[in-house]
Amino acid sequence: MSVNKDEIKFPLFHSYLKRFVDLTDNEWLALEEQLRVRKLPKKQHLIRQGEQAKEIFFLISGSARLYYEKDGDEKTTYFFFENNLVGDYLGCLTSQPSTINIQALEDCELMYFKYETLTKLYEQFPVYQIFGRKLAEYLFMGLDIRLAELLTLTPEERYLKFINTSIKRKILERIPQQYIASYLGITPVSLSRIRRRIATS
Amino acid sequence: MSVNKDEIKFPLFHSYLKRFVDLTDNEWLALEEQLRVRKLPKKQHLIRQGEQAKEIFFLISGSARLYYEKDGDEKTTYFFFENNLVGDYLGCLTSQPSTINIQALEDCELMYFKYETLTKLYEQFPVYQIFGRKLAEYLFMGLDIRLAELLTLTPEERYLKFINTSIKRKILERIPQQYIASYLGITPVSLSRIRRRIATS
DNA sequence: CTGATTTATTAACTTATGTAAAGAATTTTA
DNA sequence: TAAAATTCTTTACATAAGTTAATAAATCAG
Repeated sequence: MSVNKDEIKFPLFHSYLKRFVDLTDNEWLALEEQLRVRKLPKKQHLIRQGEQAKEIFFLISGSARLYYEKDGDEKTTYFFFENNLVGDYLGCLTSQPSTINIQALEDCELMYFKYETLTKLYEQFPVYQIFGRKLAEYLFMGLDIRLAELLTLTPEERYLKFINTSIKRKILERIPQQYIASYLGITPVSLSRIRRRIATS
Repeated sequence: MSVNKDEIKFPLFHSYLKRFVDLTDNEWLALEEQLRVRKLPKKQHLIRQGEQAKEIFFLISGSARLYYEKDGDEKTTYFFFENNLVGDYLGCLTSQPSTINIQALEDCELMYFKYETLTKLYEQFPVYQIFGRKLAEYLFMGLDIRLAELLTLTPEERYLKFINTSIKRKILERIPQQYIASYLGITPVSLSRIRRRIATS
């Protein structure tokens, strides 16, 4: 059995996987046949705290934010963009109710599979075991770097770093300011002041 | 070939591994023969920023802190205690010069192996591939929870949570206050005030 | 044991951020 | 296109945290 490249159903996700591991046609097809698609309109939620995360999503287009909610107060801690995985990986790993919320910032086209599908693939194909390791390593690296930035940089330094990388990725104008403030660990008012300070110097 | 339990050279590390995966005698021995021991006196460094991390350490006894240094200013972001891995995992993964410093808080007895040894074991034994995945997942989970605490809790709430868990683990009195303050993202002066606020309420 | 060093607390002052509320600007949608 | 809703900025005020320096307490080393 062979896979014609023109027939690959989810080329974006297929390329994403290939950045981690090389897959034979069979290995890819074993996952591909479990993939489903879903649309998520702006402002709708992919997951809410208290729910049990069971799926890993892949963002084909659109964007989303991850936030925690306590006493009506929301703290946005992460953004997701097209061509990346989205979901509550921690919740999948621990089988504990989710502590996070993921909400679409723009209309989203998603693709997803059950986390259980992945764990089954671990047993069936060594290559998915490698993928699982590299994925966890990748997620670890992202958090490690983010944590270091939070603890070693001032809010102003974090903002400058954020706009610098987000301009390169052309995502700045896709995220409301208030969520960026929260991501930086400050209030919208404070971010507004920082922006003015930078502008008038 | 069989391993008598009384002959296991590093029982603490062996138990640690077993929390992640089941190992046959052969699988264990392949790693055991690569293990080395090392002592690290209080205040000495296990790694300094700029150096290339190549080893994974395991703390048999003692404690250490991880800190970042910028302009003579130190920010402590993590503590290590006996029966846990220590090292610059990020540096091992990326092969980039380390951005962190790890310093002994007490005299340490360590055991270590080359990161390269682990990657070779990935190829030789599927079980180590699983270990590598579970280790990365474990590290990811720790960071994910820590990041959420930093972004959603106030310094005072973080301190209360910290003493609560550290009293259970009997580690509070082993860490100088100034490093705890840094870990919480505040100055020693500020922590002192928080402590007084809590005491007089 | 004692002097020296390190660590923790306290005080005084400065500064940045949080809060609340109002107004301006922008975006949405009917 | 106009009205409504949302988002951003600004102001005023309160508060918590940073900075510096002095003192007190605890720890270390000879």
